[in-house]
Order: sequence, then structure tokens, then C-alpha cells
Amino acid sequence: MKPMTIGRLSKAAGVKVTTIRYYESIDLMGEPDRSESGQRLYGDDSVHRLSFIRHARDLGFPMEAVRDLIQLQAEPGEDCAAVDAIARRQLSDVRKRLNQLEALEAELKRMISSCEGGKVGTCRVMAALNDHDECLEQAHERLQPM
Amino acid sequence: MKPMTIGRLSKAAGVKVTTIRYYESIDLMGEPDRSESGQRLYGDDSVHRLSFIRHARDLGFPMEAVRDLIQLQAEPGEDCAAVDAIARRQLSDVRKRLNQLEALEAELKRMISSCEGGKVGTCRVMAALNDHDECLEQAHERLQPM
DNA sequence: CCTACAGTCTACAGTCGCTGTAGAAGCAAG
DNA sequence: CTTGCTTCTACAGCGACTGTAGACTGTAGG
Repeated sequence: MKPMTIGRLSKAAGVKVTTIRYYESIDLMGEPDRSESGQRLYGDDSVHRLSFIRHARDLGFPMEAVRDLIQLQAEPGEDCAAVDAIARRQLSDVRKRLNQLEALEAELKRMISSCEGGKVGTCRVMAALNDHDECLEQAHERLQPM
Repeated sequence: MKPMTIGRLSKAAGVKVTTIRYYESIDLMGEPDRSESGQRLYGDDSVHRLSFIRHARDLGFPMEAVRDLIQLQAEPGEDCAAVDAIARRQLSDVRKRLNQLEALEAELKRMISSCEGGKVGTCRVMAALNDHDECLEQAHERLQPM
């Protein structure tokens, strides 16, 4: 039950040292105790919490959602409908991105397969890029980053 | 054949005014002529070029690839294998992201469907987020943004 | 002509989610 | 004691824009 330094926590949770400090700075992780010389000291609960954050981030949850999930986790007596809602929203986000990416894949595939080699001037891929009317509707909405 | 201001170009190509200036600043668009009072004046070729950029960006091509494509477009006599290669790389990138997203979708779906309501303390979604061993391999590689 | 108001100009700060840097101090092993 | 890793703070940088401030320009209506 002895406390660990930030480096150990980093390894234990699979989150970089700098990232841990960053999370602290944005109040995602609380301020830890300090040693006499000022080094951060964490308990096992920090590993847990950090793993939770990392897992949620790996699943693509936006920072804001992670914040909400942590909030909820602190109140185990609450109804979990809120948790469910966050997860569902994330799922629908993921599906939206999937649809966009599938549309992209289709168009790229079409572009590439229509090209029969030759010169850039007559290249069908180039033509497809130039001719933006050929483009799918979905591609027109900007893709949002992860 | 009369030149247009940046606002008109913006509408014609569907790219924001600020973004056009940004593209100029990173040398993706050349410096346009100026009116006596210093306003940028563009010809129709700029609409074309900007649409090309936008279309490529919409398809998720990274900036560097767009730069290369523009370069290639300027030399229509070159073999289009290079164009093809860029497009293929992009396609494989898109597919990689698709795979990651599909894995995410699966895990989110599983999490959500395992939840039968109740309190946060016993919520399966929360449990899944806590228990990072349940997590898929793929999710562990950080998802790269679009 | 005057007045509104939209468009344009430059330059720079802010966004997100970190990552990298610099320079100093702490710590553990040999 | 020295070496070499870790940790500390504070701040700059990334990409691809977006937003802001403050000044100027262009145009349409009255």
C-alpha cells in the first residue's frame, strides 16, 4: 500500500508521465500528495482511475464524456441511465464516422479502379479529384476527427 | 473572365475565406494578384484549384498528399503511377481506420447491450470501462485522427 | 453626398489533446 | 562520488484551421 511515483503510475496505467501531469492540469485527475522533495505520490486508486480514463479514451469517448463518466462513477447509487446515454451517444458517433469512412472507401476504390495507367493528364483518379460533382454527398460534410 | 474577390472565390469553391488565406500562408495556394487597394483578386483557375484541394481533403487525403497531388497535376505528362500510389495509400489508411472503428463499434455495442439498467455501482458499462482486460487488442493502439 | 453595412485587410491568439523542450533538482546503483 | 535515470516547473509546438480586434474598402439605398 505504499505510494508510487509518477513514473510507476505511468507504467502501471499505460499512460505517459506527461499525459498524467496534463490530466492533472485540466482537473481530470486530482492533485496527488507530494513527497518532501515535491514529487507526486500516488496510491492504487490512481492506477484504477487512470486506466479508466485511458480505456474510455481508447474507445474514442471525447474528453467531456470522460469527465462525465468519472463524475458518475463517484456516485454509484445513481441510476445508470446516464452512463448508458453517454455510451449510446458514443456508439452513434462511431457509426456516423463509420458511414463516412465507408463512403470514402467506396469513392477511393472507384477512383482507383477506374484508372488504367497512363499519364497524369488523362488519369482518372486526377479527373475524379477535379470533378467534384462525381463526389458523394456524405463526403461533403467535413469528417470530424477522432 | 473578370477576377473575383476572396469572398466570391470562397463561395464558388466552398472553402471559407479564412481557410483560403491559410492555404496561401502555407503555400498551398499561390499568391494572387491584388487590387489597387490591396484586395486579393482571383481567376477561375483558383476556383478549380481550391475545389481540387477541398475534394482531396474531403476524401481525407493528408495535407502532404494534397501538396504532392497538386505538384503532379502541374505535370500532366508524367506517368500517373504516382497518383495511383497516393490514392492507394489513402485507401489503405481509410481501411485501417475502418477496422479500428468497427472494433470500437463492437465493443461499445457489447457494453451497452450487457447493461440491464440499475445503479451506476453495478452498471456493466462502467464495469467494462473499468476492466480494461476485457478490451480488444485493436483499441489499445491509439486511434489516429482523420 | 451621406450613411449603413457587408466585405476585406493584417496580425495574432485560441482550439484539442497532448508532446517536446530547457534547465534544475532528486534519487538509486555501482 | 559519480553516473545516469526520473522528476520537477514552465512554456512552446503540433495540425489544420477558426476566431478576434481594429482598420480599411466597396457598394447600395436614401
